[in-house]
Amino acid sequence: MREDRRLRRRNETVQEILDTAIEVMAEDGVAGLSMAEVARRVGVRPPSLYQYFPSKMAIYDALFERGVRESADVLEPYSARLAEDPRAVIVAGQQASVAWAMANPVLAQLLYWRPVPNFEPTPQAYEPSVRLLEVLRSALQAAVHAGQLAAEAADDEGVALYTALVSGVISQQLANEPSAQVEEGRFARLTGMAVDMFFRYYAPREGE
Amino acid sequence: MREDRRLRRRNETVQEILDTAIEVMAEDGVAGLSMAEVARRVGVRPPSLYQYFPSKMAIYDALFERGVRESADVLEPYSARLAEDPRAVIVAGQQASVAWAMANPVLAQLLYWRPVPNFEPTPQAYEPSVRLLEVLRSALQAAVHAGQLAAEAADDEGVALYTALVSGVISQQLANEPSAQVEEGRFARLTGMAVDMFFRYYAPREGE
DNA sequence: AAGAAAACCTAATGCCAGTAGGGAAGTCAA
DNA sequence: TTGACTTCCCTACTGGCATTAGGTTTTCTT
Repeated sequence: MREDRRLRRRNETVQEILDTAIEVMAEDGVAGLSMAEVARRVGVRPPSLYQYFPSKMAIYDALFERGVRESADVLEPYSARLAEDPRAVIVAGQQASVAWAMANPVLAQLLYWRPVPNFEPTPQAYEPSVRLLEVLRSALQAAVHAGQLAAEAADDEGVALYTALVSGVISQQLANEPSAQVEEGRFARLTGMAVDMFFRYYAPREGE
Repeated sequence: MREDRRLRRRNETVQEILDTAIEVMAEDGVAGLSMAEVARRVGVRPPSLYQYFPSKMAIYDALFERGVRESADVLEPYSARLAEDPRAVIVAGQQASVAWAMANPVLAQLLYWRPVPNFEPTPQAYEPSVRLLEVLRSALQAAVHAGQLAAEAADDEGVALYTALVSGVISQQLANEPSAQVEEGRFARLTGMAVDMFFRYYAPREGE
């Protein structure tokens, strides 16, 4: 049963390839990923990579999935605390999301933009991001129940507006100051205000 | 003085190349632009393109400039009307901007994202976009003077928040429904609400 | 130690961006 | 009209890319 020795080695190689791909994309742009360059850095000839991924798109897909999973992991601890003070938890969770995006600009671009011609994530890679949207909706719902938001904030339109708002902050940060630190990011710093703005817009009517 | 006959022909060719490039990018993605494919469609061999543009990046640069100029043209008639009712004019101008972005997704991606590895607009191509930002600021300033916004709305932070907000709407629309019509765009439809949200956040204090 | 499976290789195909250098055609001055 | 000059477009080429085909070495199991 030491068949999984091989399997472990294999998974290590897969991860090394993905890490290297991120490195290359950080230097040459997301759409500038080159199988040949990855191979060079991993210390292997280009065709050998095809033992691990059937195409360059498959690497993008695996990284998209990693991005979705990591950003879900970032939010998880917050979603567990929603019972407390939903608004405060949402603000904190959002700050954490933005911080993650800035620390992982390559993955964030893959999630928030469409930087690679002809790349569309497979449903399997995409699926966790649907769950992510549900997490967001239930967070807003919790704020509604706590009397911190009007009911419409958690309907389709409200959720869309929220995502536009925060993806705008991330998008502007990535486009204009791609390599800033979180605290100094001219746009990232606006995260708290952005969420406040949303809460004020959807403030519950007095006396209900 | 019929030297400009040649010059006119030349400019026509330049424009034809740019139009074709947009066409190719619309089909194969912004980063998927191929000189060879453009040449094929224009009816010429690839090296001939280098008579008109010294490199592929020069085409991106020219298109970036075109994008900035066109979106400035869209806004111009509104900025002339700022004296009336600034808020209404800002809303209308913003709707027009979003409509332009959806009608010109390729140029919009060039302006709002960073889709091409190693492409950074030259200062000359970028410069009009600085002016654009000033137009926005003075529009917000006008709303401040009309008592429709608090003074902070027109400071650096306020302007940044505004741009994040609307670029978020455009960004989400481009990423998720790239080929929708304006009216049906799930995110584009939020433009009015987004601007309202901004105005409510920066509502002037009562009695001042 | 033998044999199977996995990992890696070389060689090749058909793309691409960009360069070098040459020939045809338009333009201008006389 | 002729000759010189310029512009335009071409073929040929270089070096890079993703990917496929098919063979060789390494590794693990029995």
